[in-house]
Amino acid sequence: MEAKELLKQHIAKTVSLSEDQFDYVFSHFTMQAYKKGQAVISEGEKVNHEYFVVSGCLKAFYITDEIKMYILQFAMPTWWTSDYGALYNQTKATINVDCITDADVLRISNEDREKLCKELHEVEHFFRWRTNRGYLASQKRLLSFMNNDTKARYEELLAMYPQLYNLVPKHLIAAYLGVSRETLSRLYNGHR
Amino acid sequence: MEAKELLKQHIAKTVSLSEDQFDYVFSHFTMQAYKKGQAVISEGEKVNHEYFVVSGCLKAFYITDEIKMYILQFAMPTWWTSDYGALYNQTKATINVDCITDADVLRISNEDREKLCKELHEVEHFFRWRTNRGYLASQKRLLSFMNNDTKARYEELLAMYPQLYNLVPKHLIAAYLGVSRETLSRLYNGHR
DNA sequence: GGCCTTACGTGATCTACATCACATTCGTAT
DNA sequence: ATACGAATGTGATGTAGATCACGTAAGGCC
Repeated sequence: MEAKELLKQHIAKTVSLSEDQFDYVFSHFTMQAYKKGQAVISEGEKVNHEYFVVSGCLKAFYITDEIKMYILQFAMPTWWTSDYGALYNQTKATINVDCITDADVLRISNEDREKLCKELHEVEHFFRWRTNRGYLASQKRLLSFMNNDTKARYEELLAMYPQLYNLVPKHLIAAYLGVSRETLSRLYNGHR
Repeated sequence: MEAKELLKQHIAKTVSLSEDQFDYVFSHFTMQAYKKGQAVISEGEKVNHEYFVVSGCLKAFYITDEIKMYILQFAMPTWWTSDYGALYNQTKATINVDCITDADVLRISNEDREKLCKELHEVEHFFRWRTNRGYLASQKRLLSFMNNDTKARYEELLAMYPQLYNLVPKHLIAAYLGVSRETLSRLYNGHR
């Protein structure tokens, strides 16, 4: 499916826009193609856009002490990603985003999103609900973190996104779960 | 400060409403007084409202196996709370909310919120930003969970909300941090 | 092809925290 | 004031997972 149609159907799940309205909205997006490994947002940079994933897989992650990496989000097609803290507060990025595979994304600037939200009530509604769902997912993950041990979280993740098992290297899954790659390795190889 | 004024100023931080508009919005809220220990939302119940805290302190928490409690949020004045998963998806509550101290809250029904969001673009804008901030806070807490050890999270929490130290029993702070009360006790008594 | 970086497996050891057990202190109701 | 449940302190012990150390396998790239 082409990018425009994908975004259209994605938005249509939450709000109804006329053909003209959607075309107008879409005119504020820019298509970008990235290569595997390429950075989308790097720590310390200014963040001006958020990204709608059309194809491929991205990761949003945080680096501590130049050593440990924690993955906040794997972004798959129809997911949105950015460093939202930096984007909304107009501060430098503290989160990195890069591409696990080659990827096509549609990007929109912060100003354009806010402009569209102001101009079209439906667009503001759409973004409210999108954030809602993100908030709920984040809260659910937080609970899972407190509640479950690593094995349970690992199985939960794979049950939710089976594609990940073949798509992303295991050490990235470990970084998402918040455990060392060694622990994850032992886990699904049945040791201990 | 009276409840109406508190809500007014809270909303005014994000959007400008005329006097009449705010009065109209406010007419959809109902004042509720709760006693210390009283339940606001109980697991398994239908959830119809969200709550704006005027005074006192509430907690939103999750119970596992009838044994372990994890606190998702302490809700202080000008904070909003509910079981948002149940509220938005119209399912039974999985989260409990109750009062740590006597508390006054303003509640609004899910339907009224959605109605106001539809009628007044500014109100939708307000709720989008409120959720935004909640999402960012949740993400930050998630990172802190993966990143920091218990001691660092404890100090982070107290730095952010010093009132909690005297207001809330320690075992609830432990339940927020996701550690046992024993570990927390040893922590700030300098053992180990 | 061969090279070299990245991914992955697995043992040994160490550590933060959970859990159990019990003592003590505090709050609140009668 | 007394009493009883809730909150807290603290020891002993067990365990999940981190860390270090090393080896093997698998992709990119010249």
